[in-house]
Amino acid sequence: MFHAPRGTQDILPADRPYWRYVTEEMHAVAALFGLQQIDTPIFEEAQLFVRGVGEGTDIVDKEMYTFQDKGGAELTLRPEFTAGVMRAYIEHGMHVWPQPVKLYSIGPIFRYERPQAGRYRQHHQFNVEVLGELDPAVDLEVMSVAWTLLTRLGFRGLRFQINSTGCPVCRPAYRQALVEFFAAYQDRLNEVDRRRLAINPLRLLDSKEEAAQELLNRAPHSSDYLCSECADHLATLRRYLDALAMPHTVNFRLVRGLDYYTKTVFEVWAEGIGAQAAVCGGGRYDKLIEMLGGPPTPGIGFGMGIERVILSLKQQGVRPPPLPAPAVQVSPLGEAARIPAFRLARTLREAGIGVLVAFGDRSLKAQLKNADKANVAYTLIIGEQELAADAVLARDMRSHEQEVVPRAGIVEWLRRRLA
RNA sequence: GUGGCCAUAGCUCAAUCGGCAGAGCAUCUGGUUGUGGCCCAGAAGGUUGCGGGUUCAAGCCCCACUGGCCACCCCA
Repeated sequence: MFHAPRGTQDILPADRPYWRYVTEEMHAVAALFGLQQIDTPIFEEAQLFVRGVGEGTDIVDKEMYTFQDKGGAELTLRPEFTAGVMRAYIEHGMHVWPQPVKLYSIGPIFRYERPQAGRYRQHHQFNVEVLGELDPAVDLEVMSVAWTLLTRLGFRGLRFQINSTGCPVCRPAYRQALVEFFAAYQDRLNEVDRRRLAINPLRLLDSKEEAAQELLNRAPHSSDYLCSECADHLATLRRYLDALAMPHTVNFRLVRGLDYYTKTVFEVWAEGIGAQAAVCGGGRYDKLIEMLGGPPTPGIGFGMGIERVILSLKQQGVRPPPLPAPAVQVSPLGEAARIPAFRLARTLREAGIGVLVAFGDRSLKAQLKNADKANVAYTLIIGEQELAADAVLARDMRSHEQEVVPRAGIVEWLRRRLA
C-alpha cells in the first residue's frame, strides 16, 4: 500500500471548511491593509535560500529539499517565503513601485523535519512582506495584520512576544557579551548548549535545558546592548503597540532561527496545541535585499502556519461556516426518466442552482436516503406519471410536503423557495 | 538528527496466560407497488503496518524496517 510521504497529509473534505474559512479571512484582511497577492514558484535556485536564509542555520544545513533537475540545476523546494519574494522584488524592479511594497502569499512550504503535532514536512503559510520603509509604524502595521486576522478568526487573549535582535552595528557587541558571560560557566552547560555557544550564542537564550535557566536569568540582556537607533526603534514600536492596546511581552530570549533578522522580531503563541505553539512569527530584515543583490531596502514580514492556526481553532471549539452544497437532488425512476432528469439538472445548474443526480438503478427509497444524507432541501422525482404530465414531483425534505410542478416552471418554483 | 510511547475492518476500539480475529459507527441490501431520518434483519469489509525470528501454535514474545504521537533540536 502506498501512503502519503512522512510528514505530509491529505486535506480531506471534512477539513475543507476550516481551510476555506481561514484562507478567505486571510484574503479579506490582506485587502483591508492594501496588501497585494504574489505567488512565487514552489522551487527556486538552491543558492537563493543558502544566501538568503543563511548558511549555518538549521533550515539550510539540515532541512532543505534540494534536488538536481534534468538540466543539472540545483533547485530547492522553498523552506520559507521571504527569499523568493525578495528575489521577485529585485527581479521585477519593485523598488520603482510606490514604497513600501506590501505583499502577501498563501501556499506550501517544505522542510525536512521530524514530524509531530503542528509540524509537518509540507505545511502551509500565510506570508506577509512589506518592503522599502523602515518606519516603526510599518512594524506596527505588519503586526496589526496578524492581530486583525487572528482576532477575526476567533483567537482570544492574543499577546505578542517581541524582541530586538539589533543590527550589524550593535549585535556583535551583544554576541560578544554573551560569549564572555557563558564562557565562565562552560562546565554548567550541557553538550547541546555548549555547541550553541560555539556556533550561534544567541540561540542559547532559547535553551530549555534545566541547567541553563538560572544562568539565563543573569545573562546580559540584549536591550542593554542595542545601539540608539535600534533602541529607539523598539521603544517607538512599543509605544505604538501600547497606544493600540496590542498586548506584548518583551522577551529578550526570543531569538529566531533565520539569520536575516534585524531589529524587530516577534511571535504569537497559541495555547493548547502542544510544543509547536508559535502560530505566527516574523521580523525585520533590513539587509536582506542588499545581500541578495538588490538596492539597499528595508523590509519586515511574518509567516503564519495555517495548519497550526486550524489546530488551535479546533482546540478552541471554533466552528467554520459550512461550504455551499447542492440544495436539490434529481431522482429519475426508470430508464425513460433518465435523460429528462439529466436535462433538468443542466437547466437548474444553468440557473445557478446546485443539483445532485441520483445514479444507478437504486430504489426511490435508497435515493431519498442519499438525498437525506446530502442534506438537500428538495428532491425532484421524475417517474412515469411525471413524464406523462411533463412535470416533476417536488418533495420538500423537511416538511415532507410534495407538489407536482410543471417542468417549465420548476426553476422559478425553486428560486422562490431557496431564496 | 536524539529519546520515549504506539500501530487490529474506512473510523473508534475489544480480543483473558501465547490457543478458531470481534463490537459500535460508517457503507450496501432488504423489511411487498414510487417515498428519507427512528427501528429491525442481513451482507460486505482483515495477509492484525511491512519483513524476519522464537514456538506444536504469534494480534500477543524478540529483531529490523515503515509510519503515527509526544518531548528535544528547530520552526510556522
